[in-house]
Amino acid sequence: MKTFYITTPIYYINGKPSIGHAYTAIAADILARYHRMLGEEVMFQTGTDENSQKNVEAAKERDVKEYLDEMAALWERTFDSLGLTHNRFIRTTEVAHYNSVEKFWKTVESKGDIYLGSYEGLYCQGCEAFVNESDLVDDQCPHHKKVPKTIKENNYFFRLTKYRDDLLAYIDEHPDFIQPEARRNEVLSYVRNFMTDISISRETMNWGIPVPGDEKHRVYVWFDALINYLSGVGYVDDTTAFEKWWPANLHLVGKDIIKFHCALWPAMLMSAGLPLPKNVFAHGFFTIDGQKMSKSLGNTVDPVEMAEKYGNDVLRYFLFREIPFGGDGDFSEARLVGRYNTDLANELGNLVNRVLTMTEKYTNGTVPEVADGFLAGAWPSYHLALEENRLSDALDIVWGLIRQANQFIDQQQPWQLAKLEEKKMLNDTLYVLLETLRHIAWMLYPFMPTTAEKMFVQLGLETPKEFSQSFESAWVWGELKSGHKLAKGEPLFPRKE
RNA sequence: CGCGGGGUAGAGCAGCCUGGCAGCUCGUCUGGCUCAUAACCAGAAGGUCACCGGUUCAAAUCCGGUCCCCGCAACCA
Repeated sequence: MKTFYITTPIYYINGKPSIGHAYTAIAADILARYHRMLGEEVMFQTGTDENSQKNVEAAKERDVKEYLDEMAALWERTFDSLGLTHNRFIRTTEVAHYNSVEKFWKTVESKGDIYLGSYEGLYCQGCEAFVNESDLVDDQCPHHKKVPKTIKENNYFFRLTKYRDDLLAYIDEHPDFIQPEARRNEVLSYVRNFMTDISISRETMNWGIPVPGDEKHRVYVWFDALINYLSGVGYVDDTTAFEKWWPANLHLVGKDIIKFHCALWPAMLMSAGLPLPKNVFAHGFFTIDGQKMSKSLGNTVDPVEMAEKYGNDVLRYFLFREIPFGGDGDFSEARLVGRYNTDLANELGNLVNRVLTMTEKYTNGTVPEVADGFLAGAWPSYHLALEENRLSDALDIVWGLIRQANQFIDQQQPWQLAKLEEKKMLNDTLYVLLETLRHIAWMLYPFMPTTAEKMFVQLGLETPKEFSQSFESAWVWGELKSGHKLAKGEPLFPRKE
């Protein structure tokens, strides 16, 4: 069976999930559901990044492990309540991950790619962090109005630059490796002109994974975090699983962490002698009502609140219809309500409602004889869009069908056909509409699973049975059998005022 | 000259790679329809494609320059 391994980044859990975190996870869920629909075996992994010093600060007075357990549970609960279908929720404090990092470190070390060096930088005691010279105002840290001290620290370094040529060659030979294209150019420029060896240990930290053989150092959190993609699928403890799932098909990331995933990570894998992921896709960021999302502005959006207010499906629909995947966008509750009323209530919900009402009136709620319809190229373009991670394009295709169906009703005027007793034409019209609704439900399933299920139920289909059949048979025309009884229900999306 | 994205109708965006009548959704206006959730369908108005210059029979698109907005910038998650 064909497999599909998709990941989200692992998240820092020094706060609760924001709409931005949910965005990546929902995108991964849509693609995971789509690939399951195609009959592939899917591994969808997400999780938490727990070895950062930030977590210690966030825990404050409390026991760090206890704090992390609580927060990880909160995140997992949140993802569950958003209806995500991840089948692996990894935590980097898991024993298996510690062992993975140790094995990975030793492998890379044995290749001669780790060396001891020193890192020198400007350290601001107020920030408790290194600062950039370019950030200073009058040689002072702008936040604390203090002159930072020059600190020198011994660190282990990873020979990233050793892989510069291999990376460039790989990216060149695999044009689909980094998407969208604009990000590939950004990475190429970085690898070519700016990439240096990178420090992968910290001497000053007291939280994190100890460096094998030199326990007073802790592994740099990024070096540790990236390895989660291996530990989750059995890198140290399950060779069969590891061979089945690795390399990953798709790492979904935010545009801010593209360099880590497209330069550092592939170089790490090259060093360890492992194959590279097939595709890294970076999505954009969004602003909230045109403003940058920020805690200090207090304009953060809680995905759970949104989902409770409008429903998971509506939130999913809005995020992936409104914002072209890969680009930046704007989140606005007013526009979400706008999309709800026009796209969901007026176009989709009303279409389902009017078709089912007419079928009740004119054929007693029974599916008429099979007739030819107008799907045309909808499925091929839908598949192509999803294959290329063009999520909003896939939805555009579905809405194209919805509009065609609404137009078809006006052209055919079934109410006239009924009056004139044009039985054949009336039945054909209704069949085409009903069968089109079945296809629309299938296409919507990865994006709006609950809505798709409701549509199947209203079409009188049994949901579990519908999902157990092979997808190839589901998307041929004419699967809705004549004589079948419909089960019209409440409108899918009542208008909101 | 740090890196990247952007400036197209009242709002939000696509088109640019590969030049060929400027397109989509919302909103506005007019008409049609009555199966439907005041929903649906048809049509109309509305743009100096940020600005300047160049290439070309032809530029939103290619080239050079200018202005403006936004994100990122190695211990930031």
